[in-house]
Amino acid sequence: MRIVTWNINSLRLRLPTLGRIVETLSPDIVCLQETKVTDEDFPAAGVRELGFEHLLFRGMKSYNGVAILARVPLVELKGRSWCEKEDCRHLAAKLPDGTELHNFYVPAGGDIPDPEKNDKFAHKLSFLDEMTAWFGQKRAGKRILVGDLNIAPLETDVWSHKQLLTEVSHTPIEVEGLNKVMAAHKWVDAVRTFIPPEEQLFSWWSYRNRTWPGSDRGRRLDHIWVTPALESQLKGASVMREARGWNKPSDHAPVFVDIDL
DNA sequence: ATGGTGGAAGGTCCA
Repeated sequence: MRIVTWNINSLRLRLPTLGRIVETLSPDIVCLQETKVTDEDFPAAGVRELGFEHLLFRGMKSYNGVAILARVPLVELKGRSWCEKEDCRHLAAKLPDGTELHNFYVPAGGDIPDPEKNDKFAHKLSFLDEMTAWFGQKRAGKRILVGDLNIAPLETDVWSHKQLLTEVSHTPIEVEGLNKVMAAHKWVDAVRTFIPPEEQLFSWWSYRNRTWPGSDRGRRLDHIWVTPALESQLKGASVMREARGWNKPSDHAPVFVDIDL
């Protein structure tokens, strides 16, 4: 089973690009973030034409929005609100073998890394705390968590650890928050089991100047985690870096794992 | 230190 996660930054605009990715990677499941489309306007027919018969989506106007596209049947799991908002940042499904799949879009957090001065940063930290509490009370089992978590936890997950220590996405308080989420449910960073932590790895490059492709000023914001029960089933993982160089790209590249389910 | 670009909008807000 190949599972892709991708922040598509508008599904309607980039449906053809999604098709190109599907053609190249032949995924069984695609988890999208920032679909930026209401459920009413979700382009279900176009997505089905790409081979995904089973669709879950939860969107709103202009912002956020998540979707799970699958060739295999999905059973939607009961969602919940996060930080007392209904802002379409999470979807969960049960896969045919019983594995739970969670797709997250964690708040980006604005520009100022201080929860006292920046409500968006406070929201991001609270969201992480709620993830820690929620997964912390779940029993161990077969689970996969994917998504745009908007945090690059390792020094090698950013182009310059030193220069990004005060930049939202790589500050110590966010990294600590993300590490607590991981510890609460013994999550394993699936991608880093194949691409060693000593090696730089990015999944996002800003649209703004001089980050792509020349200076490679990227960050790894998109993640795939599995519970220990699934770790031995992992077969491979990669970032589809070339998609960032295509015409009209998302600022995120797709990330994927191969796993025996 | 600042501003750079892109998407959904059709104001600006958000990333």
